Amino acid sequence: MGTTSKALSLLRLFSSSQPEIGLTELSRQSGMNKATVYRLMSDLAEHGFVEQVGADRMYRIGPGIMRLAVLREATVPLRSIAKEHVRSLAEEIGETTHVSQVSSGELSTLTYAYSAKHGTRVTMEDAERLPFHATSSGLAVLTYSKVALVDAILSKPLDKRTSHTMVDPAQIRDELGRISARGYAESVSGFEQDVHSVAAPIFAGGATVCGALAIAAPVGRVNEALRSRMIAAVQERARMITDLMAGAMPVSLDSP
Amino acid sequence: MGTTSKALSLLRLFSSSQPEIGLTELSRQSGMNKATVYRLMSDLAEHGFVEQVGADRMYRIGPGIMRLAVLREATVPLRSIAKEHVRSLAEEIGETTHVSQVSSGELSTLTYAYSAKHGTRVTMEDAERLPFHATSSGLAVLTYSKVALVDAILSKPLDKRTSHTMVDPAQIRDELGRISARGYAESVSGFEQDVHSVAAPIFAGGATVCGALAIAAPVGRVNEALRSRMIAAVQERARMITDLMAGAMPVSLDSP
DNA sequence: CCATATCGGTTTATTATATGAACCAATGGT
DNA sequence: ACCATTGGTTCATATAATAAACCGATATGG
Repeated sequence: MGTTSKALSLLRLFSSSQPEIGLTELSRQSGMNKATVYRLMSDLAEHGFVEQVGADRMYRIGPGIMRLAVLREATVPLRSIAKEHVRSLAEEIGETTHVSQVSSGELSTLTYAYSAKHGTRVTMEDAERLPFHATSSGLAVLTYSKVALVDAILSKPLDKRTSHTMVDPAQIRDELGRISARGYAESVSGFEQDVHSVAAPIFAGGATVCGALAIAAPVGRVNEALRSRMIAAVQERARMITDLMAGAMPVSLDSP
Repeated sequence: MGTTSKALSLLRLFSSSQPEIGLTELSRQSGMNKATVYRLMSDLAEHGFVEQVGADRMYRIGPGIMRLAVLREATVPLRSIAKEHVRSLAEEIGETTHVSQVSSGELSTLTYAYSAKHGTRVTMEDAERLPFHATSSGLAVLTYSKVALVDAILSKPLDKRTSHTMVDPAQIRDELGRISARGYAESVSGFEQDVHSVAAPIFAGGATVCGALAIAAPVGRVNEALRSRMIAAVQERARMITDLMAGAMPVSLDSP
């Protein structure tokens, strides 16, 4: 692996549940030599991609990222567009909503919103990585992804998160076909127990899928009435977001 | 220079005025060999830090940045805090406002807001780099920066943006002293002709300066009444943002 | 319509750079 | 007082980065 890739892969270790990591821990988790990690992190810190904080010199994502993020949003404003829709959709449906984004063969939460309607709700984390096979968002994205990505995902062993998680590649491929036919993905307790979610793909220029919009509700609350409202709303909103992203829907979805 | 630094420095070439750059152009502007740039950009693309778009294969900032940005904001929510204050402050004063952030010895715009009150206004760009010596934000930040940064900035030749731009290091150091004494920085036509701006520093944990809040108005509109309102408001708001960032103001500013 | 320039991308011998075991100094817990 | 662990450093060795030349494709222009 190239040196640059090694440096960048270190950034992947940071997550919502692990926002600050020490040198030794980075070395352990990456499998790289401590001296190597030290030098790579120093390079990243020099450019503001990470910063060291506190007396224990822990690393965390640095301010330099924000300049690039602002720049990215100025050209591809997926997050800012998503934020508005996610908020109003959560209000409209009364359940948790989120938009995730695909990048480098990974899907991660971009923004989410809660509804104040109920005391219980599905909770989310920032920048959480979503498994393709176990979430409605993942399945929605996978359905419209290049075969190379689908094959790559399905060839690796799939984590059985709950007793309901689909882990059989053939079964998942069948499901992708059904999703393609009806235009939305659905997952009941596939990722978290007692969470029922529906998702629809979001496209960017050239009909390439760039993420998904999803609504997630506690299983017990999803009766047939709510379920149809969720399905209709998630598809409508995803299409609106796609339009705003100046992307084209694949023909299969253009005529309902 | 290390390979990683070379790769990361390529990202610095992207800006609001140049959001997409081709391979040859990257090679030209960075001074690196085309083959080298190609490999580095491929590494960056593999991790979603850049992506290639269109038939001409131009590079632009990629989606992978957003995951890290969301993560950064989850721990250091400067931008989201700034956005609200920048918006309400613009409304309150009736002029353009912005918050900039310092990273790796550079200052860049993080967010800004316009006011609808007047037909003419100071306009801003996303992720624009602000020179320390020629902007009120830059001077405000420099005043509370480590001497190493001040020396580094002032030892390089300073660009004379307008006829009013201060370029004499000694004169600027004097100005920094005055800013420190009164708590805000001011620039009249130092960056853009006919722009009058005032700025106050924003601090993050440990009394380290992390950016600045500024108000910018057309020179002709800034009478003494507006000027005092701008100065009072920018200081008050900057302190509010600092408080929300859980940072401590330096003692010199704590007692008004 | 041919000649030329420029583009993104690739190859390969050469060279410079990254690597990692061992080693410090400092801190903290037992 | 001791051992374990931390962040950070050193330097001989080995590996990975580099750059010139090259390729095919796509304009550009006389």
